Amino acid sequence: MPVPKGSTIDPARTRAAILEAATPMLYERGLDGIGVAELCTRLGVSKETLYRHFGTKDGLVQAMLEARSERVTRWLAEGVAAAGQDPADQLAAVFDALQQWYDDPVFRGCAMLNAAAQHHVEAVRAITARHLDRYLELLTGIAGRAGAADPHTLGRQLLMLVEGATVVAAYHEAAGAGEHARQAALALLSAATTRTDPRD
Amino acid sequence: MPVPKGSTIDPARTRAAILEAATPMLYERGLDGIGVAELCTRLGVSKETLYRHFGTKDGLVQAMLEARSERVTRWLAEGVAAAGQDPADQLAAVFDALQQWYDDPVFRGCAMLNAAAQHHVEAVRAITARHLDRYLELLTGIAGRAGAADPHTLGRQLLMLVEGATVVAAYHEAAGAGEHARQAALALLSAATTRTDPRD
DNA sequence: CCCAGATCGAACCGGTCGGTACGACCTGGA
DNA sequence: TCCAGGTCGTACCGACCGGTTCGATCTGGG
Repeated sequence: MPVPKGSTIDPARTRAAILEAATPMLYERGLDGIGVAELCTRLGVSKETLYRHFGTKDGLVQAMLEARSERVTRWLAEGVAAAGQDPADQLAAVFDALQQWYDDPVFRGCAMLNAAAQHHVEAVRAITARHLDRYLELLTGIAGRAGAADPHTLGRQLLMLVEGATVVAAYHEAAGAGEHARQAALALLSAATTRTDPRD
Repeated sequence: MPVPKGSTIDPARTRAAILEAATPMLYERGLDGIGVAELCTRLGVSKETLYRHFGTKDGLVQAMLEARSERVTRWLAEGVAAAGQDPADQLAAVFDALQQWYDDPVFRGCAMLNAAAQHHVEAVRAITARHLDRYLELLTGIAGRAGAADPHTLGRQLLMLVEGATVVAAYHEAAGAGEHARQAALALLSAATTRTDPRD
């Protein structure tokens, strides 16, 4: 029965609901690990509706990735904002938040990196690059506030730690990945903001 | 024409040739980005031959990943061995070798990580985990020889830098990724092998 | 010299996938 | 009240994919 008796017709809400429900499925099974048919069945939505809102499966995937990137970045930025004024505390907050993520049973690595590895499509790579840009901006900001001599380099090195920790947590061993990365990040921050050691 | 006139019949060599030729194609296009039919055409090999040697496409993929993991690890280990006795030099050699890889026009990230992101199959994840183990062993060895207080932790942090640098080089900006990671790695090594700073 | 077996090329199969079409039904605004 | 259009369920389509089979052909060891 189309348009169930009590439901309100609200295209925008339908679209948002599809996006929200499809995100964890595509994340868990992989972009090509679940077909449109099964996706729609589990979503409780007809193919026609999905295609009206997103055009193609790629359209859904890209909308999903954009939304996820923004959501995750906002989540990290909030963690940083809640950590107070000390840049070292802010940096530690980033990795504490990451460890929380790694401990989630549904954690399967960074969705954007996974997508870029799966879909050799330029649009997806662009979303991934923008995602890394967002992270880099956050980390460079911390580096700058900490007074690093070269905030851009330090930010990039911190980005490598973030992504490296995520990879290791996803494919090797999640336990302690965030903590170890945090220690390394704080060591780098300290080294980059300390004048050259006179003993050298 | 089957078994071209002048060719020698040598199954082991055929298998090795398939593996060698298929590897760059699967790496460049992605595991699901190229079908068995096209693969065989480009390889100049019939489907029957491929299936005789590898059983399934997954069999080919796994054999290819195993071989690549060993090859890459050996390549890195040789770079380390050629760097002399100083652990810091050995560590630097790792990242110099990585930068060489990043600068290769066909560089598309770590094949094992890509595979694990694409194929949600346990066997592939296992190969990826073993690959990270090999890297970890190499880096922990360097950490130990450098006299780090906790070589296992430092090794893991260095592994994060390696994988993080590879991710950043693949999806963000390859230029300088190896150098930045090397600087960070040396800073971590230095911090982990220096007694606590008395000024703290 | 002859046979086991490696290889080729091409046809073929069942299944799945992304995407479309259609008739029916329900809601909300004019 | 009526109509535009959002939604459903289902059937359908063409393309492709992994894998099998078969007859023909060539090599190398006994």
